Amino acid sequence: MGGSRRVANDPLRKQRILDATLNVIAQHGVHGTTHRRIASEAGVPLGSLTYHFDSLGDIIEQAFARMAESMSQRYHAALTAAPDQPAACAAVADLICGEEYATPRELTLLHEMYAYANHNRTVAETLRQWLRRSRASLARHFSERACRAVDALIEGWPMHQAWEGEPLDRELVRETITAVAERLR
Amino acid sequence: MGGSRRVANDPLRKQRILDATLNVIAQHGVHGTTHRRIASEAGVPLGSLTYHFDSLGDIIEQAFARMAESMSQRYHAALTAAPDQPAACAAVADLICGEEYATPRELTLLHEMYAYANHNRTVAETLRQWLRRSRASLARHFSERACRAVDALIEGWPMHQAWEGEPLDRELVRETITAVAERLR
DNA sequence: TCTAAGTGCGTACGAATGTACACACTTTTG
DNA sequence: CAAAAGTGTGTACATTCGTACGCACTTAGA
Repeated sequence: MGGSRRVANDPLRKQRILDATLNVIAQHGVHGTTHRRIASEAGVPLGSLTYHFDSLGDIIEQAFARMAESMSQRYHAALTAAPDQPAACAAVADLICGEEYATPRELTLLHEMYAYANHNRTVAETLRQWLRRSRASLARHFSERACRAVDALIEGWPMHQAWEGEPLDRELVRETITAVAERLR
Repeated sequence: MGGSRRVANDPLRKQRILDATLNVIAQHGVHGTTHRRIASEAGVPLGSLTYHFDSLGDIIEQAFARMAESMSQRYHAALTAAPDQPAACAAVADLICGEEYATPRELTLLHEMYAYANHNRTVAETLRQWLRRSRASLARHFSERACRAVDALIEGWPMHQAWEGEPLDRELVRETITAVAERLR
């Protein structure tokens, strides 16, 4: 029952594997994600995956959890920085239009996560927690009813943008959010 | 160069295979969709798939095309039936909240299609066409700017609903759409 | 220094997958 | 009726997959 007798050689390896997994998913989709591709992307031997993780599903679950955590933090930071509601509206518009949050890679990963969550309880729970947290960040500035509408906009707008060639009209986005926030007090 | 010398025994088989494919995707995700599962679901022999389709990717592409066509028609029908803008707002609210369009099965398939389109040019084009058509249906009742916002709502709202337990508040949805339509003239 | 215990990896293997293809069957043509 | 041509299927095969596991290596205690 003693403590660990030896420290790991590469303590960051697990996280590097998870980051590599997200790269593979972004590039090939979950349906094209395999142990071997992940190992190659991470630059670790194949056996390292089965050593650190129980199964491929386990890897994917933890990778998505890592992504959700990362996005949730950015989301939270952007919203708590806003002093008042107009600033919050602008911040949300930035989230939707900005190049940090809604980058093509993140959007692809988001789609993959939504799709995968429909078939995996663990990822579904991760997703629910994330949505709950982002809703809470939003609630600091908007009414509960407005939160629901704004949430939907944050979800849907970058999605459509990804499939239209042209970039988003930030002013239109901001105006829409303002309209919703004022109407649904 | 004569015409076909013989008629097919089962001319609907191709479509039945595609419907079965959608069932398999809805149940197992694209990552769990295989020739054998599709054949089993459709009640046809394995060889029938390679006979009618070039590859598994080909089957999935055509299945998604079939789904897009079906949804696009319902979408169009719901919107052209509306006589004026308030009715159109209500119709959109019905699309978002209704049990015909945003059923869990359809939503799951939608997620899968969005995710898969990021890695497949053919499905990406199918998706773009569909979005273009739904945008056109919307444009009969809303300004171009309002169309973009309403489109985002249609996309994002059922998505979030799927992960919250409670059903959508139809009146809230209608009010939001109305607010957007009036503000973005 | 010696030993026990945990760390990490190369390799192998059964299972499952996508696909090809030889072979029957059915209908039309001559 | 004979044969040609297209329809449809059962099966086999190469490949790839996830996963297990024996074996080397490294470090902490005696």
